[in-house]
Amino acid sequence: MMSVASKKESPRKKDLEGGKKAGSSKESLVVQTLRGMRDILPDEQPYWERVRRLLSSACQEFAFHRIDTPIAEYAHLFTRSIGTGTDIIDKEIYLFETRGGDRAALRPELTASLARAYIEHGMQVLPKPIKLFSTGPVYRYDRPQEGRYREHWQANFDIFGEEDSILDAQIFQIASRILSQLGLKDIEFQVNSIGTPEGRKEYRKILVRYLESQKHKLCQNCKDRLVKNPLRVLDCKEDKCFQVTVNAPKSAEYLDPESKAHFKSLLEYLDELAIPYVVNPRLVRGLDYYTKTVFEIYSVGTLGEGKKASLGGGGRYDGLIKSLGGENTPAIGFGLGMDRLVLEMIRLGGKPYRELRPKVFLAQLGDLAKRKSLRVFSELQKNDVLVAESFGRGNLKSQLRSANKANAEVTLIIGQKEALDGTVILKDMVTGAQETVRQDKLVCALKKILKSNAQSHHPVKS
RNA sequence: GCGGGUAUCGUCUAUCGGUUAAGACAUCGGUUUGUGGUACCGAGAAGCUGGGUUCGAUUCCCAGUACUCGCCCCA
Repeated sequence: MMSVASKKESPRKKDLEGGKKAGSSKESLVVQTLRGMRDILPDEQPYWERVRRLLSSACQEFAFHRIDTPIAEYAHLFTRSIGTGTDIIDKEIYLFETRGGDRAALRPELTASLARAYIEHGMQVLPKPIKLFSTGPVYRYDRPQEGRYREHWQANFDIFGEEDSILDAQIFQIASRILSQLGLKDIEFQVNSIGTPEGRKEYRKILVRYLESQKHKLCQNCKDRLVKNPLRVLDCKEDKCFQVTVNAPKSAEYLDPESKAHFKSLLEYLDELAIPYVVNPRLVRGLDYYTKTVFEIYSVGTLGEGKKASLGGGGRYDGLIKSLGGENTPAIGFGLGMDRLVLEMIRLGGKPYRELRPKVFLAQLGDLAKRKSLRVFSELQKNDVLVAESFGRGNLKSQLRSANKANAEVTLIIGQKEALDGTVILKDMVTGAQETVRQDKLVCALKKILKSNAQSHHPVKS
């Protein structure tokens, strides 16, 4: 008994900590994000802010209207639009049942929700084309990796009600504009046309016939795909599948005349816009609703040799609205992965968005001054002076330290004496000089100093 | 979903089959009571979780988990 106890106690500290640990380790399970999900911390926010601002200005430049839709929808919205047999639906979608028994899903992308909203709110009566911009988190139960999260942010630009290929070109233009403004120089657009569903049926038959004849050479995955979604075999990166598909009939050659003309004119528009593109006849994309134009966007050369960072993609989906019960409405759109934009931007040394930092620090000393300083603070705010403080601290020294760390140009000091006199000390943090002014003259005096600072020794700190 | 690597204070790193688990940066406090940047002193702060081997494990083994890389897929 004793020995057991002493044995347990022998690593005293450990046992104590063990106990503490048990408690805190239980907590540590709680204090952890879900797999594949993450916090976007303050340090990273300036980069996100830059991206958000660029997106929102593109939204204005191209006359898009912002729309926000819920992150959860009825599950069948996605199964019907994206299609069963796709990876997104078959293995990546977050499904759950509500307390009321509805089958719901976290959105794995934005387009389906936009189409739903378009129909639900009768947007077909609006003047065409209808341009919608949306951004928000989407969810895919995938294996996490850098630049790939189970919760990630997408930004979507979608145009409804116009089938002319010039709208396709405009979509490319938007993407290109955003990316170049972000400083991502080496962008590659891969384009393909997969035609209409009717035309594709034909092609699909021909492709399946070909693939069946080569079936023994395909990977297991592709053997399954051959039945479920044969077009995606074209996309397979397995070498042996590539050997087969390189000689496979190409979708572009089986396009109906209209799709062919549409594709041709799109490429002409892209030339006109001087947007560099690569026609990739194997490009199919993993969502069923696409028709005609499909494309993907890559940033070249920041990863190793021959590696490209995928930033987004999209395409035309002329049949989607109708298939969901709306009027026959052609549409095209694309999504950008914001997490990847940020990542790529940081990799390329892009500049973050900088918030204005306060140049004034307010320090107080003593109970009376503490109370007064609250008033001074709001007085300054009303006069558009950004001011930092650390009200929680008592002594002047540590407040001045904070002021220094905050790179303040001027520190205002209110002590017992000043609080009684109704004055404030202005201390120039560069020269160290101070002057005392009456509180009602403070704003004026302060602005004068800041102004002269800005003119003379304006590179205050590097 | 498959395969590889990694796991120590907030961060970066050290050490060790028995230790007060060390340091740097950061944080907070102090160096005579109302004055910052430098300097000095001090404080708090860690072995992912669960099993096994062992007299004893943070260290060795296994599993889980997370991160990471490659694949699948995508954004």
